[in-house]
Amino acid sequence: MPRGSRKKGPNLRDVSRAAGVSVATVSRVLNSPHVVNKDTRERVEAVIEELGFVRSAAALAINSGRTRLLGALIPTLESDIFALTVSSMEQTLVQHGFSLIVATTDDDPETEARKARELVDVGVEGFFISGVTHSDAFYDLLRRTRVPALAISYFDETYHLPTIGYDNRLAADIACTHLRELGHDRIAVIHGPLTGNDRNKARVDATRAALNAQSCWFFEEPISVAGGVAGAKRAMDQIGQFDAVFCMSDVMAFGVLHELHRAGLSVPGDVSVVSIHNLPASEFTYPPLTTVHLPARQMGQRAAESLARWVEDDMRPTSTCLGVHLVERGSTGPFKRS
Amino acid sequence: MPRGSRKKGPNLRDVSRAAGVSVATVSRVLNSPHVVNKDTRERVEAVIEELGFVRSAAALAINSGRTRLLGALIPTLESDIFALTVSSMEQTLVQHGFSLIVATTDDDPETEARKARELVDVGVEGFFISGVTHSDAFYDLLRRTRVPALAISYFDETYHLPTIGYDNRLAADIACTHLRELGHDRIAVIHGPLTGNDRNKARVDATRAALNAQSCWFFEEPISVAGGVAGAKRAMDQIGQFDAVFCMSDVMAFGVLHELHRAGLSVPGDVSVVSIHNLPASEFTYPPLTTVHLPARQMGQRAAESLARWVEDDMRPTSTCLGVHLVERGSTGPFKRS
DNA sequence: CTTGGCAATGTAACTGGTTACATAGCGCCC
DNA sequence: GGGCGCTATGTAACCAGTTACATTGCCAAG
Repeated sequence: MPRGSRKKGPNLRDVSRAAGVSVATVSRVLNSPHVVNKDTRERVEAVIEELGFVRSAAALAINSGRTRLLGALIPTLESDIFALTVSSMEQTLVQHGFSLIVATTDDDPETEARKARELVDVGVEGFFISGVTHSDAFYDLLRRTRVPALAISYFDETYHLPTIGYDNRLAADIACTHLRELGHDRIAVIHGPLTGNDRNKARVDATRAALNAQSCWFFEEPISVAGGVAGAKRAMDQIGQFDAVFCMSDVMAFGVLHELHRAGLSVPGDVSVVSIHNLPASEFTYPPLTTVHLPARQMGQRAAESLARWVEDDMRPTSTCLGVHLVERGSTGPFKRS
Repeated sequence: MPRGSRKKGPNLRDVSRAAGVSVATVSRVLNSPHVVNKDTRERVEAVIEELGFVRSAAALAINSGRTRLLGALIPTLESDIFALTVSSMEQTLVQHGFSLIVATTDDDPETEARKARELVDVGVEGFFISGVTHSDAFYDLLRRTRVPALAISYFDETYHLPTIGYDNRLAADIACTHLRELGHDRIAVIHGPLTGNDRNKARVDATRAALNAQSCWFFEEPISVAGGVAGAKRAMDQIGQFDAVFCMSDVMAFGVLHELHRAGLSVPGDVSVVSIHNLPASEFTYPPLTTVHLPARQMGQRAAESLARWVEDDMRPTSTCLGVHLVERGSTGPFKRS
């Protein structure tokens, strides 16, 4: 039934008929104009223009076996972290002639598998995925379809897929060391959900290892400004006094700063705040946020280049670990409770 | 030459051969399993599983004339405003069986036209575009290809494409009225680039109309926290004293708040700050930001539904104007300079 | 015993391009 | 004047599916 029902434009044969040439000639005008006689070419071009002919993407794809489509399976776009990464991916990919389909998974492996399937169905030639924790259904899909997949935000050279990311444990460790060096001991740790999010889990694990278990408290909240507010509230309620707050994400730190101010605590006078990410906005909080810089843009760019080369030249990338480093600003200071 | 060079999986004929049936039967197993005999069906399904057969998206598309792909041409993803909109678009579109390709234009009409062309080449069935200012090349593309395009972030029922957005002039007017009602007169207006961005232009025009020209000053800066900082610096340098700052975007307001604090000015004691957008983070600035709420999520959802229906059932949507309203928080207060 | 209906399957023509190969026409040289 | 090479173009097979139509076999009704 769908046959013919859809309004469709002119096709190659229509053009060839109208121009009085064969389909091959029209095709040549489109693909290698120099081999066709100038007069013929101009006539064909005129007909193309007149009829408003546009090549069918599907027909192109069926012949070349290429769609030039890549898919990004990311937890969310509503967090600057991923928006930044996706943005630089997209900008890098255009340069390689690829387009990017974004699909959000909400950190749910089932949703990821389902959307991955849909992306395969529309013809993506490769995936970006977040982290190294995925469902069997998803791995199964990769195995069957042999579509390349590149994991980002996490570095693990033992993983069976290439990873391009940073050492999340190290990032957390740097923050903890910074707090310890300043003399802080009683520390509230505010982190995002651990289920399905291996980045958070790695950070929390490293934090547990780095800090004195007797004097640190963990609070799980959504990764959002509101989550940071809630975490800070709970910390103030449940711990008596604390020297510092360690947030697993700048976004949460924004909320923490807000809530500490609201409670009349000064930062870093009463409480130091350290975080992970170094978002563009973190330079301009009040006070400016001390945070461990994760190179989100650089990661997006590297990942894009690697995946582009992988699907293009069949060159499987090797895992890369990008550097992270502490950016000291105004939100942390030496311990000074009398 | 590309012929055969690309590693490709088994196709329909391979499956039919291995299962000892015709291609039609295999196709039926995939599309209308109930019409094929149970034994045959199970045998074919087993072969499909064993060979790891996956339907070619391109072949599917060439037959149906559908790709189920839509494209979003947005200025940037690095701003929460668009990240929020795109996010809700994507989530709504999955429900309608569409995938979303994002392409950033950096508010440059040439880039937009170029990327639009690329999107057509990969086969999108419809576009989301931002605002109503676009290049001739882009309009030409729409005319030739007859691909539906829906403009967002801007409402204008006289525009030749359907628009789903809000009244940007009204939003600015609401903010100005609020400041005037509080008794503020000397006002610094900090806005984003006007070239190629009709949303900003509409807001600035409305502001010029609403405020006393003798006592308001306009500063153009990039739409970013850093842009807000720079704008506030220039305002303090160039105007002597001012009662209030009106930012065209919450993102810039974040920077303004930061810079005012740094300069030792209290908000709203010395200066009131009002803005447009109402981002999730704006509830938790210090002080919480008074801002005109723009329904970004709702817009993304409505736009997605409208465009989906348009390409699906050929029902061209009518333009919709979504409501905006002032959210009064702590960053504005009555004029009280002695 | 024939005809009709139905279920299950096959054949081949389509979708809209690309391209290997064939062909035609022309000029040049021996 | 026949053979060669060149350019310009056409013919038809191909990509990987879908599907209209044809075919087959079986059972039941007339």
